[in-house]
Amino acid sequence: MARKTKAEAELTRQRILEAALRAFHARGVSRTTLEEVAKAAGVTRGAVYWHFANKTELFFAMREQISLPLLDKGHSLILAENLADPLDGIEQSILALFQAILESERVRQMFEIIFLRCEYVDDFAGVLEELNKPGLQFLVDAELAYRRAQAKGTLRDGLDPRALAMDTLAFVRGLFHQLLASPEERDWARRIPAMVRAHVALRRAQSPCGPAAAESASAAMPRRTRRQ
Amino acid sequence: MARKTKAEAELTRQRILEAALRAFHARGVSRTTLEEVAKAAGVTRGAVYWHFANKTELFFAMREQISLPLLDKGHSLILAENLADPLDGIEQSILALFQAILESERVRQMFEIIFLRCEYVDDFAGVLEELNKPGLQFLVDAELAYRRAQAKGTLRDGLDPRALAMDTLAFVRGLFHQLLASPEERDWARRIPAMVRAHVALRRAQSPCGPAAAESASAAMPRRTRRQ
DNA sequence: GTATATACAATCATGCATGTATGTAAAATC
DNA sequence: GATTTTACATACATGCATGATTGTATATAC
Repeated sequence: MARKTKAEAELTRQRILEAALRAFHARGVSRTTLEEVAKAAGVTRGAVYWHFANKTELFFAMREQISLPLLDKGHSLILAENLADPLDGIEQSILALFQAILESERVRQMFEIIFLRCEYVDDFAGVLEELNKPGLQFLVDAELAYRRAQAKGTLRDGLDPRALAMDTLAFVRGLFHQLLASPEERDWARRIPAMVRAHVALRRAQSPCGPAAAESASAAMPRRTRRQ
Repeated sequence: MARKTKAEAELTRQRILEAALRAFHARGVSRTTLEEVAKAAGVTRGAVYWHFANKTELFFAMREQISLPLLDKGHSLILAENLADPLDGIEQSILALFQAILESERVRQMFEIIFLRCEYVDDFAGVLEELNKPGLQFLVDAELAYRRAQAKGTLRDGLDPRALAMDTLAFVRGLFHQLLASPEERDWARRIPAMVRAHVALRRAQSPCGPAAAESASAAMPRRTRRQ
């Protein structure tokens, strides 16, 4: 067969990555054979082995390509400098993450593979640490954001920023898994923003005892009037 | 080989289940071969195929044996009738779940298999629904508990019981995954109870404006003095 | 324009996991 | 105590996934 030009070769590489995403999602990582990936990409196993040493490297390449841009975005949002209320940064970064999943089929399938269709042993054990890293980063960022909110007085009294950060991380992680584990629920697009806002609202300062307190606290309820 | 008595047969069945737990945990479900399980149990594949039709049935049997008792316990705790504050039922059921994981190596390994070492496709896709069922049950129970707390006045004003239940479920799920994904952290035994109590404390009613408010809110901080 | 490296396809060798079928000795059943 | 069933061990047949090897036509480097 004829040798391809460099641009063409890169294109088949991309097609292999795309085919791997679909195949891993459909059949799980360990059950998909490189033959299946190759066929779906319109090439033979020879091409796959040319671009990637084995299934593990193919998996890592696929994951990296999709997840790296996401992490950058989330990190930049949470600690935006010119916010009236640092709590908005937390809210926005979480919302952005979930929007990325809800909007992009590719992103969603990638996360489903990572959380539901991959066994973390041997070669893949290292992925777990990779998955923890964004979590730890979020922990640091969120704690700082909560601390800034505390300084600005927008945080409810008597709360510990570090504990709040861990709590919020657990919340995000859990919501993440619920979303991925039950995709048939189609109401997520409206529910999730409401839940995220309610989560943050629960931590916002209330006006001490005035009538405004009731209105502020009601933010913990799902709201429909406010545009996103 | 000599035929075993009924009691002996049941014992080898248990040994196979136990060996399967270890093997699945060590190598992931799809990578473990029934030969490995058999060898670890001190029998041959013939014995495994005698007791279980195939790997899938072995997996389901193992999971069922360990998880069923846990679910019953959690369900009975959350809606205990004679509670001064229904929020305590939520707190206790969550604490009991995590204690079960922290105390029992078997339970912990089983959950690690389910969440980190199993690919949910084909035969195993059904497990996902099984995993969602306890979640949905918790959702219903927690909402009722929150509603009871609301009626009793122990719930903070302006909160929506249904939204709170979903939020708490997400929190539990997330904490669950954090615990399973980073077992090297050995401080979980102290951190988790604090986080669970802080989570519930954030939703407890405060005395409106008196000095007691500060003390109540401080429950959101990790506490060390109170015995569990 | 020649030489070389590239981008695959095609073939081969190997091993391993599964499922099934058969053998068997002792326990249950009567 | 004879028969049947049980609880496995052993052996067999099959298929499939992997990785390595080889072949080859063409870009690309010089």
